[in-house]
Amino acid sequence: MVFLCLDIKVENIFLEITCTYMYICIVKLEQAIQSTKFKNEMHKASLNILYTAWWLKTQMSKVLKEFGLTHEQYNVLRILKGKYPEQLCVKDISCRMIEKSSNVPRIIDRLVIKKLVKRSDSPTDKRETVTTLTQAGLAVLAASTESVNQLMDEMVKMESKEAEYLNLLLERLRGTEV
Amino acid sequence: MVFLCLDIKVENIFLEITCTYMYICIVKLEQAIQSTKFKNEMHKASLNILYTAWWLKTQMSKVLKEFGLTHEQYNVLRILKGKYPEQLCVKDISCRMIEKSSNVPRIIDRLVIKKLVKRSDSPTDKRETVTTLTQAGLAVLAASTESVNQLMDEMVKMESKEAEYLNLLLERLRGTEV
DNA sequence: TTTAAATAGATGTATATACACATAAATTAA
DNA sequence: TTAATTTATGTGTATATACATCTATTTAAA
Repeated sequence: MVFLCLDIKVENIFLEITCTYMYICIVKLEQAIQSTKFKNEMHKASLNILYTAWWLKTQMSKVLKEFGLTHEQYNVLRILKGKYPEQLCVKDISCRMIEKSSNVPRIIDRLVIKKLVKRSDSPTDKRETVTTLTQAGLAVLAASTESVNQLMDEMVKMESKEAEYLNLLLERLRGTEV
Repeated sequence: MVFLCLDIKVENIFLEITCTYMYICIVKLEQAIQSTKFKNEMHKASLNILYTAWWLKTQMSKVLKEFGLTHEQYNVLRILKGKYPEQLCVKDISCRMIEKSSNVPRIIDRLVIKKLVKRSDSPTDKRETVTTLTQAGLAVLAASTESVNQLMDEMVKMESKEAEYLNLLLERLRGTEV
């Protein structure tokens, strides 16, 4: 496990960030939302997370648009790929969505129209409909994923250990989540 | 400035997080989106940011709903408060929104109907409309902000220095933003 | 000055979010 | 077994996102 050495590595990574870089970075959220007054660091961090999420989505959507996909449609395709060739019911997809309140039946509707997924009645439970990727869906997903990954590599310059610590802090922030 | 001592403090904060806590935290995103396979830590961090942003919005929206406000309407009210009693045009509000693609004219429409803001033609530029908070708007904003702040204090258990480092990492992630 | 270009913002459309509610089927309880 | 409850999903509505387009103004250029 990484527990014992991670603190040291995080510290090292931190030390690699120069003062100049930190200063440039620190003003960035302020520029983005034209605000300098934050109640405290936690309040600022909340706004920073919301803004960064919007920024990530926007960047990704630009790439996905070339494939005629929305961010949410892409998410559904990814989830189906994760279990392919298994057929998933709406509930199984919903609980894996990043945004839990997504209206999955309607997202599937649009993917069916584009012939990227196939939907049929469940053989085991007549209330359910089950969905799976088509060959076209697999192809579009593969191509779009390659573009998205390429974008991520170009866009996000971050050390693996920094990302690891970022993950840790986000989990900590949601620490009281039920 | 904090540059020289921050590394030490971050390390200290890190060391306070026990192994048990880290383990519990590390599995949380995996539970939330029922996925354990991530391309790398950066990819996981992206999903973690998107999920955390959704989680934050959802929690806040629950509180705001008691005041008949959506998250975006609240954002506009906050922006107007930041310059009150100055009147802001649509563009001035748009550029301060967390989500830049928000359709501000229509959000203002809904706030006007609720009599929380007042909109009038700009005296200097006939293309512009300017908006400012009403007394009702100020009151609703004050009450809802108190509830939101209370929620944040209850919900997010995070040291100020941790939040500071989280902010730093988010800025770093967006480092290549134009 | 007259025209061309740029700007502010209103409006239209497809998709998504958030949530309430309806319906059919499965499960549980009596 | 029958009735009550729960579950899966579809559907409806208000709001928001993302983006295109239109109009009235303003600014800049010829």
